[in-house]
Amino acid sequence: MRIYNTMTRQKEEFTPREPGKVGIYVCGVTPYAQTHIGHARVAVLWDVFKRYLEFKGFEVTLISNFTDVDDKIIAKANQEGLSARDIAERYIADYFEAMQALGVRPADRHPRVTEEISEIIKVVSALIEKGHAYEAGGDVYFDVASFPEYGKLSGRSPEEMEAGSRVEINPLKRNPLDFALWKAAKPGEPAWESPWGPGRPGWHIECSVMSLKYLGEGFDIHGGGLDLVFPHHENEVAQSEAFIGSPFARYWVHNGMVQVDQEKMSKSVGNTAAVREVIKHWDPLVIRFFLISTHYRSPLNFGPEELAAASKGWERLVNAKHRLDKVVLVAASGEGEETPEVVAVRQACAECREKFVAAMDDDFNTALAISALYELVRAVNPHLNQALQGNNNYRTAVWLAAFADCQGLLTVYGQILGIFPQGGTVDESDPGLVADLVELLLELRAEARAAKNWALADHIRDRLGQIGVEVKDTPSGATWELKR
RNA sequence: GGCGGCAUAGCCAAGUGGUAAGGCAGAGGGCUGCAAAACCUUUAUUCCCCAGUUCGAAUCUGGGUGCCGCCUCCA
Repeated sequence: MRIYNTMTRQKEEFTPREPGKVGIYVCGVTPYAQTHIGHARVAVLWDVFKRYLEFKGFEVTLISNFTDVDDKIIAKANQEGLSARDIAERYIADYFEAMQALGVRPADRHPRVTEEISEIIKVVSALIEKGHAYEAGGDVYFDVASFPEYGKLSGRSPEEMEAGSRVEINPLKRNPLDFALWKAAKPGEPAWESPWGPGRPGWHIECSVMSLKYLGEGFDIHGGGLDLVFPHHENEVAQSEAFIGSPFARYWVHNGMVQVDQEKMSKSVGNTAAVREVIKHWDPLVIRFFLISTHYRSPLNFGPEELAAASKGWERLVNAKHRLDKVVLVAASGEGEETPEVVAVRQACAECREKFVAAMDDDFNTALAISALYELVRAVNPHLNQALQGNNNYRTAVWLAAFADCQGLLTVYGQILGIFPQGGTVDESDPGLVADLVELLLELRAEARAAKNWALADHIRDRLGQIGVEVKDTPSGATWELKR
């Protein structure tokens, strides 16, 4: 596999620290507002990457944090007369709800800053002892000058940054680029006791401490949004490597921003789309499909036209999957012949298999991987039409094996991408009261159609459609399916 | 102002030296009582512009233009 590494600005062959195991840390959210599509992109991407790595046989550990104490949370808490903890809990719950809707599996651990304070204090103390940090007025700052490689991740030099300085003047800092490891508490703020007085951790130190704690030194992959490269990840590199004296993470993987009208979606711009709201209008799986339909490092524009296109394409794949699920239940009657058609379908499977894996192996190219699925669907669909309409030439063992091959591929790759509804659908093959009632109505409708009573026939179809039962006529009778 | 990235059809989007994937939308066709689904045909002599390297470039080099991100909280 090849993965693009921000540190070296090129794709590199991926070799894990320990054969067969991959440790991944992805910067999570600061829970002070509703989870938006930008957050969803990161989560969905890493969910897919993790599933793919597992498919490849790796044992994956994914860690993603919550920054559950910070200025924004405190401000929001004061505004609402609640505690910072209340605010954090509320939006962490919102995050998990959004993730569940999008089919994102929880990370192996979701550590929280407030539960790691003692670890953080240990690391900050060690950095002071090693001469990489200093206390000033109850704050503790990292001394950037003590880390000569500062800037290596984001590709900047300290001199350049000071030249263009938009960095605020803080008289406590020795150097404008120094950043807080520990912040002294102001009155009324949540605080923890420390050797430097009551206070709380700075933003960057938590990720260093938690990633090292749960994954160890030199873990495999550190991910996050492209907007975190500087200063957040640059600072993580500096403080972590100053602390452990060896490389921090092996690969740095950053995803592009979700945009609205070609502008970054962010809380400060005020153009965020909350997952909670968006899923009222679109199937969450369409959102998920949309988020992986572009390469992860590219910007992704979020808008109604883009979603509509994604939705259509997604439905095409879902329909094909459902049709395959149905056709493989047919019992074979006879072995059948190796016709050029069936050979072509099997060939399409082989190509799909090869293309999907090659695409994902090349820096998680989900867009290309999805196109492999479309090509498979296009190859099998005409035959699926025939088979489902009762053409007996397709009730053979060779054809059913070919269909099963297609179905297997869509199932396995669909699970990696997480784009298909779980649990299948309710249709005429499911016994039960619902099926009996629908069948009864369709019998009546068939009689109406036989009598050319189109008004009644259409009325039944329309009303069933409103209830959520989609009816489709075929030469061999009507089929139906429960849509949700 | 500094640093980084991107520019491919109406739209979205792959493709990093060998002659332009895929999806959506559009047009035509076939199927249907109508619809839905699915199918067939069609849609970039060309990849922002200019120069260069090469037998050959969307792909490499130089210059230009436009857009985005970061430099302040941000996924």
